Amino acid sequence: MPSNLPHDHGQAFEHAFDHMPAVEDFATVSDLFKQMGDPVRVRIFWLLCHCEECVINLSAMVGMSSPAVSHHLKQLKAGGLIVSRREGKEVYYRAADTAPVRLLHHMIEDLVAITCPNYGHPDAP
Amino acid sequence: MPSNLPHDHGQAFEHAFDHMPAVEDFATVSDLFKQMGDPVRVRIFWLLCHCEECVINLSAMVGMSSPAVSHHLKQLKAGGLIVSRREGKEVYYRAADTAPVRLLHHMIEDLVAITCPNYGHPDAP
DNA sequence: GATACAGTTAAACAATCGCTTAATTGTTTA
DNA sequence: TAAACAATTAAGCGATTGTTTAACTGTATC
Repeated sequence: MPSNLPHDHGQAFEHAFDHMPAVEDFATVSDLFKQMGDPVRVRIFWLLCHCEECVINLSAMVGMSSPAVSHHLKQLKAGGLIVSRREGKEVYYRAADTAPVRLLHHMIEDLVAITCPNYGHPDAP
Repeated sequence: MPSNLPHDHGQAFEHAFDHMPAVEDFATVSDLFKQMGDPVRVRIFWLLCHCEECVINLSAMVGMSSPAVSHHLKQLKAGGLIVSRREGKEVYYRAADTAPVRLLHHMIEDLVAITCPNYGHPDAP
């Protein structure tokens, strides 16, 4: 593979590409990341990793209309990140119990801790 | 916080929100995820985590025009995920040496391994 | 059954995104 | 200095995205 590149600077680079994922694999991964690429959606997802809630309460928590929240929930559900359960008039959502969900959740917590130095010390000067 | 929600189902949910990140923190995180939300950009990023390359070679690797690749590189650089270095006519890009970059890279590898069962066994039936 | 409440869907719209082509900047070599 | 090559930028475009308002299901209660 490296030989048919336009430029051949003597970069040792062949062995890295032995385990290069396929284009479709990257597409699958980027679809997951895309879900977390919206600031509202990542907040909803985080909330649903920590509790099970109905649409009205979620709307209040993120400060948005229920159609807007419902729209985000639909996407998260289509992506397999959350599940829902109807109880009476209300529909309760929560994070799905899957490996990608756990990974994304953990990733969010780590990224917050790394990129937001004031996290955990809100009263810093 | 939980008490002023529209609905109060007896969900024990207060303690989870003691360490809920701020809205701006989620925005920072979603900006990072957004970078990985494009299938081409995540491929370029992965490549630059494994080798240093010039724009022309990157273009050949992902099968796109150099303006298109340059556009993606600009975004990744603005987000602090990659750095560049000029050497003669060529500009070499590589992943930045930062905690978020390492985290994202590791995350990509993990997600590929989890969501793409054929990964590592390309010759499966 | 009628009403009220919870949630979803639809239509419309502005905003953003990613790519293409074309022009421009920067660097090297003839 | 001129020509060739690498890379970036700009303008234009089609497509996608996120939100709003309004209409529409679904469930429980009166």
